[in-house]
Amino acid sequence: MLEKSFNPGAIEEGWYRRWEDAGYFRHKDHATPAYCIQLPPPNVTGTLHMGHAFQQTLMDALIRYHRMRGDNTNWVVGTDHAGIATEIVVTRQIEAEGKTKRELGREEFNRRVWQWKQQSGSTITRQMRRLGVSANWEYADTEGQKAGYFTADPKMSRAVTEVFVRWYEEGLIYRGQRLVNWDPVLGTGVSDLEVDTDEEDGRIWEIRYPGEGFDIRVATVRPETMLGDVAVAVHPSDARYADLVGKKVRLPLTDRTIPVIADEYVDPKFGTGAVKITPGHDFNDYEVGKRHRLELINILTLDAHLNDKVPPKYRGLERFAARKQVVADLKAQGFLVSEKPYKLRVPRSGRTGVIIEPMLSDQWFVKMESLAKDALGVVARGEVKFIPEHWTATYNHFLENIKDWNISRQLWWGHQIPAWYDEEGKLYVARSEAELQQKHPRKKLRRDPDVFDTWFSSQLVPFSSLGWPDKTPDQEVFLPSSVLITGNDIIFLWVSRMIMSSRYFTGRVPFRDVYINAIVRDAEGEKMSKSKGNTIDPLDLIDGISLQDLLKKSTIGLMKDEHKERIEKYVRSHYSNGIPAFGADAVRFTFASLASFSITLNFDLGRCEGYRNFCNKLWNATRFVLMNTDGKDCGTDDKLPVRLSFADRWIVSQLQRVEAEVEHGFADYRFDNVAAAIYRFVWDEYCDWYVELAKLQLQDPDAAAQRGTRRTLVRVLEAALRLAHPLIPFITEELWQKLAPLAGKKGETVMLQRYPKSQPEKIDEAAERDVAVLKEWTVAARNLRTEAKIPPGERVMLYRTADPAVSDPPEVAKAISSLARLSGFEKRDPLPDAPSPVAVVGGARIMLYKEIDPAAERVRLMKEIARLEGEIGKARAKLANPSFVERAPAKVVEQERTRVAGFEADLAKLKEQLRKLGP
RNA sequence: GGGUGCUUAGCUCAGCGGUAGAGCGCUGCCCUUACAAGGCAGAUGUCGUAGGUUCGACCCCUACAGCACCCACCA
Repeated sequence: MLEKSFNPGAIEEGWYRRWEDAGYFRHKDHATPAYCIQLPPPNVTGTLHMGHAFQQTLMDALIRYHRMRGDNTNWVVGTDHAGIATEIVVTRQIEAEGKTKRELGREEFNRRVWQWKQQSGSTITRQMRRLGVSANWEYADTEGQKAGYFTADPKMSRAVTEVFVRWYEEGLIYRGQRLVNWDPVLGTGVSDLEVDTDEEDGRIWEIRYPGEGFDIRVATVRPETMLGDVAVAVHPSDARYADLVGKKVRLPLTDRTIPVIADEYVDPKFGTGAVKITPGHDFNDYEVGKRHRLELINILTLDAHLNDKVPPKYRGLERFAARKQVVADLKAQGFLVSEKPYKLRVPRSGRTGVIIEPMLSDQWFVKMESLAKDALGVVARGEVKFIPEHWTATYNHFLENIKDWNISRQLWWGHQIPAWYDEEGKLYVARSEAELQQKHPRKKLRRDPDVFDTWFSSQLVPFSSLGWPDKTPDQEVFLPSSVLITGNDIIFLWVSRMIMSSRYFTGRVPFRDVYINAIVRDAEGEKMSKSKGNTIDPLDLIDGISLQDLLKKSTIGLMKDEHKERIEKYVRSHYSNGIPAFGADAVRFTFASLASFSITLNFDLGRCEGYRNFCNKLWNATRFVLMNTDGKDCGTDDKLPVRLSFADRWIVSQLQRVEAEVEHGFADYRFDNVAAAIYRFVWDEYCDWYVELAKLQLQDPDAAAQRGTRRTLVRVLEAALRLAHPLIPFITEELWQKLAPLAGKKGETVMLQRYPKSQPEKIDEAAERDVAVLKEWTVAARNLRTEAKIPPGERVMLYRTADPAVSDPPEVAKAISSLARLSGFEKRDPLPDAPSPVAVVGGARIMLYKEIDPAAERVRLMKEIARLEGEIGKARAKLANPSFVERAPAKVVEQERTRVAGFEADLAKLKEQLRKLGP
């Protein structure tokens, strides 16, 4: 016997391990059609957040769905070594011990990172298991940790090297000295995509540069960079400065003079129309400098202190200290014209949040133009499809304006670039140092210290996880994968690059569909952030958490103490009782039900609770069915006679419809529709109507009828469990185990059962019509009861006139009598001449045979009459419009006429009733 | 500056050229042996604003407003 209510913790515990141990998550032979999903590999040392939980719910639903449909499913998973993110974490750990990275040295540092990876690397995969993800953990599992691949494992490393060497040999990779985005805290360059530029409040300074008999004023938001100025530029057609071009001005605070040059880049309408040119520290100025062959002066060290290219006074100053000093000196010497507040766009490092410094350095780049062109083509031709489709525009825009990709990072953690230099500085690229030494035996080689951008390895995952660069049968089967589910934030960083590299090296697209999932926000639509205190840990939703623990958890490890009070307030107001344990199924169902195509998903605890209740409903429905069928004849023996009632045939018919809806929902990636269809079927149809009807039928003295009802109760519910399994795997497994034998089903697990498929021949329109009438009449009867304030326990008599349009079989009337708690539901035409409440349902009138207050009844009738008159007025106006009658389709006009006729008939009946009630 | 998306019930969201929907919340009655995490009945909307197309617009078009996000070199 099942517990009285559903307790997620108790049932989730065991099932996952049993599934995994039994090997149900593995892919199968290669003869069956393949269905493959590549997981966006999470950071190996990370923890599961709401975005992961959401994505993975959708992926798991698809995987389970396809697995049950018999596909050879392979959910390829792994973790990312996450170069910068991991390097930061471990560096902090080392600093907490009072040491520095440099003191440790590269080798020891990397040893520490591996150690940290081993220690914390299992957290996220453990959390994923709690969510129920049926990933193929043992696939591509080089390290034998049942966590899939690791982007820094030897197999992945081999693919990375291969890609680099081939792109280098084929001219797509080059090394060069460029101005790049420099993170001075990390001491590395980063790509354009890793820089966030947001508007911030700052200042703008206007500075006067004196010349012979003239002054030029320039504006800057970074005055310290003036020490690296090499020119002042004006627009060539700017009359104000025409005579000055070619002349020199003195650069204040220094002993240098710089030329005034003319360049189209300058916008004469902006500011003074004159711009200081600092090629060493500004991307635009760099281009101007190249055009005019200007000297490039780098005034900064790699950690953003002024170097010895500036006057001695400023050397060694940190960049912002230098700014203060420069401004003070300019002011003191009379060169500062003004200083004003100003809104400017500040580039910050996505990882450290520190202001990015354009810095001249040697970096490795991938030439993107040809790759991008090809990647645009595959999407244009529909070989890769974005869902929702509008993301195509974002993707195209990026690729059409793409710049070369800086793939080198001046870090220690990651794949070291396979490039070496000899003593003369000559560059060699090879698959290994051994290979090089063989070719150039007497050279003394030094390896390039840089590592690759993390995305350089993760872009290869769709094929490297399948064994590339070796030729493997799996590549034939699982490439392209079926769908990629990922966030819009990595369309550029990851999605586009997977397409480019996969096409280049395998000739195939990496995946057919790209489903871009919504961004998870809190219930009010606010971005989740630790400093707001509105983050939710998916595990807390599954397991529940007390207010005290939640408070502790949300305020621990804060960067700023000032947030603490605000966070506590937020947590107390939003989770006054903490969070109850909803269980993984409820969380998953919530995600699915919110997964429409909108760009954000506001996670609402109220809905989560509602879907937890849904799980409980399903639990109790099963409990009811078991109580009434276990140990009894459920019709598994085909030789015994079975009689199916209209209700039995109806619910089977409805099952076919929901199965079709679910199939559509999955095909369209409309998980919300899948969830809604299942919810409605289970709760609104099966529980609210069918179970109630079945209760009556189980009283039927005919054994064949009872058998038919039991069989239907069991089989429909069993099918519903299979239908719901992709969304709510744990509870469906638990319940299916108990129920399946009664349905004559054998099998170790629901997750490998056949997925229900709609059988149109089982749709029974006659039964559906009967139940539609039954529902209408029952609701009307109950409504009359409620309005007449009949106590729930009291049985009343109800009379009805016949509706010529419905079949009105006696068993339907009998069912209504019971569902509406009537003492009888009898046909009588005309209705008794009594002051009793009457309702019009379809073509019939029903009368609650009970004397009631005529005044109250009159009010009720008049209200209904007014409503009908309103409807009639609207519809008549429509029909009175000649152009409507002429131009609207005949079907619509006819429908409108029928409506009016129906309303009018109802109205007449109600008026008649009103008349009977007397004045 | 360019682009994308959104605006529908108190809240979170579906929807569709032809009678406005769901969940939660709300109101009333009910602990009826599956379920009070429940049952039954109910209330609730100038579908952002203004035009246009159409017999008919929440839906299509245009403009505007507000919100969100993305891209871009204006000192």
